[in-house]
Amino acid sequence: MKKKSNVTLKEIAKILGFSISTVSRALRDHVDISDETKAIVEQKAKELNYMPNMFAQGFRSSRMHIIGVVVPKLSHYFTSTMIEGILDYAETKGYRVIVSESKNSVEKQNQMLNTMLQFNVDGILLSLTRKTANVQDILNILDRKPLVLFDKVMSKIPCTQIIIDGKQAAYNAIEHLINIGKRRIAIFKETENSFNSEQRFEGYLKALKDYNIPIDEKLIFSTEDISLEKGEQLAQIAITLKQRPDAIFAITDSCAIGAIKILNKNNIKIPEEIAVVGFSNSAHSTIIEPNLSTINQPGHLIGKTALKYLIEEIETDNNNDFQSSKTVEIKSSLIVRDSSFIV
Amino acid sequence: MKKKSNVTLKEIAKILGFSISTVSRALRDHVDISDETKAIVEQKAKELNYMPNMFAQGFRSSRMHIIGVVVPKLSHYFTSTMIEGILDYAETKGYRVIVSESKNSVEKQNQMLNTMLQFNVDGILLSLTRKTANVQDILNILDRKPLVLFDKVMSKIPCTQIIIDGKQAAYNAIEHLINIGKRRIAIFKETENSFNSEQRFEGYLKALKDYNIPIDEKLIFSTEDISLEKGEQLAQIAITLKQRPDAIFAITDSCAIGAIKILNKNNIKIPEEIAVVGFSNSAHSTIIEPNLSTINQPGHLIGKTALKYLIEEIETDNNNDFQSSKTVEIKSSLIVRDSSFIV
DNA sequence: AAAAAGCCCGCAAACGTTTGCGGCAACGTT
DNA sequence: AACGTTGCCGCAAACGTTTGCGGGCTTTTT
Repeated sequence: MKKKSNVTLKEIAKILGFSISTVSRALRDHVDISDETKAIVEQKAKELNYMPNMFAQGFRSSRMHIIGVVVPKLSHYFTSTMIEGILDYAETKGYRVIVSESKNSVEKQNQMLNTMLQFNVDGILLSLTRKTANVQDILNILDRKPLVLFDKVMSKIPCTQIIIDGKQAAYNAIEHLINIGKRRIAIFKETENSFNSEQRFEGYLKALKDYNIPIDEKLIFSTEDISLEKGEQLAQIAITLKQRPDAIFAITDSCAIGAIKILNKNNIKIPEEIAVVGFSNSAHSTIIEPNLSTINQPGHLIGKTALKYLIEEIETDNNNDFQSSKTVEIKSSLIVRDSSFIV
Repeated sequence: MKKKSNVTLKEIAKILGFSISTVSRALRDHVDISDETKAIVEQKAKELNYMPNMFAQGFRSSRMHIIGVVVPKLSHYFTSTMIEGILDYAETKGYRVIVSESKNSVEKQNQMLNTMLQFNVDGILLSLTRKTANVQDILNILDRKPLVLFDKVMSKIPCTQIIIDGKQAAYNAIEHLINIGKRRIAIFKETENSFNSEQRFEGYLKALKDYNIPIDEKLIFSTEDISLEKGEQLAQIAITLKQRPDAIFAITDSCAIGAIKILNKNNIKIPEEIAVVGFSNSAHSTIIEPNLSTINQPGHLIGKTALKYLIEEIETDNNNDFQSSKTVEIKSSLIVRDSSFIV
C-alpha cells in the first residue's frame, strides 16, 4: 500500500532555511534558540503535521520516559483498578506506560519482561505470576532496570514492594464475622500458598486465636483454583458437614460468589444461617444476591504508590547500587453488605 | 541508579573476531553466512544475553511488525474477548500488538492514534469512541497507515470494517421473545444513536413489524448511559405503566441486569411475568439470578478477523491507493438462559 | 590452464534525531 | 579602539542496527 511518508526535521529545516539542530532545539524549547525562531519553527511543524520519529529519538537518547507494567491477568477487576492508578499518576509525571500480561505463566512473564527491556523502559512495575519460583530471571531484570513489585510479591527479591496488608485485612473480616456472632468460620483458600494467600490465612488463624476460638481443620478448605466453580464445590461440601460452618470467608470474591450460589440453591439463609465474606470487591459483588461483603483493596492507591516509588528510584541519580528496598503495606477496608449484615 | 548496559553487535563482533554485519546476519539466519559461523555467534549472543536495540532496529527498518489497537474501554468484557482474538492471531503471524484505550473521548482517541503513528506501527485496528463526529482526524490517519475499524464503526470512513450483524442479532432476540409468547416488548436503548445502537433498534423494529406487532412508543426507553443504574431506573418506570411490558430487551447486559434487579425487588416473576434479554454475554450474565439470556458476540472471532484483514492490507504491496474497502458482518448467537426460558 | 561461478566474509553508508562545541556578529566595558 | 562576553545559530559526530555491494579464496567448468 502507498501512504504519505513522515515529515522530518531536515525537511522543515530546508523549507525554513535553518539547520536541523536549530529546528530540533526550537521544537524542544531550548534556551539557545530565540523566541522568534521558535515561533516560526513551531508554526511550520504544526502546519506540516510533523511527528518526531520515536525510534530515532529512542536511539539517540537513553531516557524515553516509558514505564513497563507486567501483570498476571489484565481483565481481573482489581488489577484494572491498580493500572488505572498507575496510568493516572504517570500522566501527572509525564511518563508513558506499556502494560502487558503474563497470563500466570512464568515463561510469558519472562518474555514480557524482556520485551520491556527491548523497549528500553525507564523502569518496571511487576505483579508476579503465582507460579514464580526461580527468582534468578527477576534478579537479572533487577540488574538492568529499576524494578518495583506490587500486589503479588516475593520477599526473596531485593527491591521495593507495595502490598496490601492481607493479614490485617483477613483479620478484620474474621473479627467482623465473630462480632456478628459467628463461631464456626470456614476459610476457602489456595492449596499452593502464594505470599498473599499465606498472609490472609495467617490473619484468619490469628483472629480465631485472639478470640479463643479453636481451629477446626475441617473448616479449612483448600483448592488449586480459587474460582466460582470451586467455590460452589467447596460450599457443597461445607454444608454437608455434621457440624457445618456458620460463616465462610473466601480469599477471592469469585469463590465467595460460588458459595452464595450454592447456599441460595439449598435455601440456606444468608447471613442468618451462614454468612459469607469475600476479598477484593469485584464488580460481581453487587450483582449477586444477597450483595457480598468483601475486603476492598484500594487498587488505585496501590498503583499510584507503586509508580511513585519506582519514579523516585529512576530519578535518584546515585552511584550507590545498594539502594535500600522497602516494603510498603497499604491498608484495606471491609465493606459490609447483606451477605454478612446482622443487626 | 547504576545498571548493567546492554551488549551490542559490536562487542560480540570484537570478541569473536567477526565484523558487525556478519554477526548481525548470523543472528538473522542470513543465507550468506555459514552454519558454523552462525552457531558460534548464536552461542556467544546467548551467553552474553544479547538483546537487539529495538530503537536502532526501528530506526533502520521501516517495518517493525507492530500492530496498534485503540478501543474505547479496555475493561469492557466484550472488548477483552476481541483483544484476545487479536493477540492470538498476531502471535501466529509474528506481529506484536500495542493496545490502548480512548476512554470514550475523541481527544484521547486522537492522542492514542498519534501515539500509534509515533510507534510506527504497521497498521491500526480501531474501535471508535461513541462521540466521534468529525472524521477528518481518522482520515488523516488513514492517509498514513493501513486502518481497519471493528466493533464500533462508521460507514463514512472509507476502510474495511468488521462488525456484528447487530440488526440480525436484535431481530433474533425479539423473535425469541415473541416465540415464547411475549407481545409487549420494551427496548432499553441509547438516546444518542451510535451506528451499532441504530442497527439493534432497526432489528427490534423489523422483528415487531414482521410479526404484525404494533410499535408502542411507550415501550421505547432511551437513556444517555446504558448502565446498570439506568437499567434500574428504566425498569422502575416500565413496571408502573398502565399496560406494562411483558418483556424487556436491553442493548447491553448491564442495563438488562439493572432491570432484573428491579423486577426481583418488586417480586415480578422472570420470565413468566416479564422476560429479559441483554446483549453481549458479559461475565455478570451468569451471576445474576435468574441467569440472563443474552446475545453472544463472538469477540474472539471479530478480533481475529479484524487483524486478518488488516495484515492482508499491510502485506499487499500495490501502488494502487484505491484499495476497495469491505464491510464484514459477523453473526452472533442468542444464549437462552432462565431470564427468558419458558417451555 | 584459464575463466567463471559460488561461498563467505567485511566495508561503510544509511536511517533521524540529539547535542557538544565552535563561529560570528552585536554589544558592553575598559 | 581593543578586548571580552553574550546571543544565536550551524557543523558534524554519535547512537546500533541493516544491507548493498565488493573482495578474496575456493571450486567448477570449459
